[in-house]
Amino acid sequence: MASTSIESFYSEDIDSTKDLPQKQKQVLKACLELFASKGFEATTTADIAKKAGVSQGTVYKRFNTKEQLLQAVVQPLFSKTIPRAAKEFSYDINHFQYDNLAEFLKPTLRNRLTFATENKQIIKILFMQAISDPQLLAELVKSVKSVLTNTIPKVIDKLKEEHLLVDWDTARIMEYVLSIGAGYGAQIVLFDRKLDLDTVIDQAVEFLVKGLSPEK
Amino acid sequence: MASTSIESFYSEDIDSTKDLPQKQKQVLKACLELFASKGFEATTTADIAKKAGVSQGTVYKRFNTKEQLLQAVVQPLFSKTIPRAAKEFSYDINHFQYDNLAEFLKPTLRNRLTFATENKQIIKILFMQAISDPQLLAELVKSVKSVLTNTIPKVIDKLKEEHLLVDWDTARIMEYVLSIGAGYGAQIVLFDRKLDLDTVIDQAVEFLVKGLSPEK
DNA sequence: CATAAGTGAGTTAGTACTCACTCACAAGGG
DNA sequence: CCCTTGTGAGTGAGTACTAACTCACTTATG
Repeated sequence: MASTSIESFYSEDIDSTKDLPQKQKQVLKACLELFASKGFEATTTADIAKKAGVSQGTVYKRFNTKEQLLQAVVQPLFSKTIPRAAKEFSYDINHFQYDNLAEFLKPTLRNRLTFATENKQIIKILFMQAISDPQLLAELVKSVKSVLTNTIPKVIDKLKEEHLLVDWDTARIMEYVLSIGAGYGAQIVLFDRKLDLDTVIDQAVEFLVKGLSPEK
Repeated sequence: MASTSIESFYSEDIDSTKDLPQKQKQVLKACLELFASKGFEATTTADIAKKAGVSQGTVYKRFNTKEQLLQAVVQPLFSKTIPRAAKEFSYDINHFQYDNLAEFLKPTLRNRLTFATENKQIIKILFMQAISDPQLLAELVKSVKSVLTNTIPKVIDKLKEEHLLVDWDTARIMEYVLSIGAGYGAQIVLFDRKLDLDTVIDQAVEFLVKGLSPEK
């Protein structure tokens, strides 16, 4: 449950790639920061060159179009950074101790909403970009797929077996929990609302437990 | 529960405004269509002129910048069209017959998800524009405020009085129902998913009723 | 010294915006 | 009933600017 800054993870991932000159790495990092704060369209190649401390020609040395540059920025993000964050989340989940639904949901929700708060900008821009670019969306989904198809379902199935959870489709249960979580996530990320996480989570979990407990 | 196309409502609203020459009206209508299909930034003034069947000069005769043009397009949308759609929704809600929570939620959810399906594009563009433009967001909220502060709370309070609904804060209950609804709305509007509304609504209502029924 | 990395002053394309002009029509004076 | 004048709508070629992209050249490096 350590705090996870996508940006610094990304920086590490870029630094660890071989076959890329220092200045090109600076370009990629500058892009991530600029895209996150201003969005892709609103960022000019001149902005990028300035922020990276290189000339415009350098920006175009490796990456021939702005579009290719976006691909180059996003590729390690999806292939390394996000999977790493997802893995960390999976690890956290697998190490929570819980004997009932509430004890599982509370730290999980807190974990994700904290993550959302700490990475607002990047999540927002990634989300908006993905909405208008189906290919990007597909890659984004792919990069968190394992969490959605393994980690979470495993917990749900376990809770179902122990009769701590209603016996509905796993996907269906996940949908409801995700909707409630995404509702708060959207308030934080998209609308910049400051939430009192403690209250909000306690109440949301109370509702979810009520709605998802098996009939006695 | 009649189908409500924002675009045709808007067209009527524009036609009924005085003090605006025919060609200027065409410009506004063309803008709504183009903004909805391509987005604001991606739409050029040349596109607008062509679609409206006027010259570029005409586009700028009344509206001095593209930004002002957006304002001019959006203003009647917020002051007339959306309030009209909201009123129709309020009317529908007040005329549903229901003796329990499920009977209220089902037609309401169906009504909104149908509306979302029929107005995908406009909702998507309005949503994305509102996310990156706080002033627009404020106006959007204002235009549906009455529904959020009167129509829905009235129903919730009534259900609470009749002990058909758990005795939580009205705002809190609304949040959960909206989250679940918005979850499906997002799938339809943002990710173009085709949902089997019947199944999805029946199941969601089953969950909501379970989670929101008062303790016996 | 050959190859890769880097430079920055261009070029080019596209887009928001302007302006000198035409046209249709209405009001008013002879 | 014409003619003049005024006005607001409309035009489209043109301008100013911006932003992506190029290239002849310089500098560093194995």
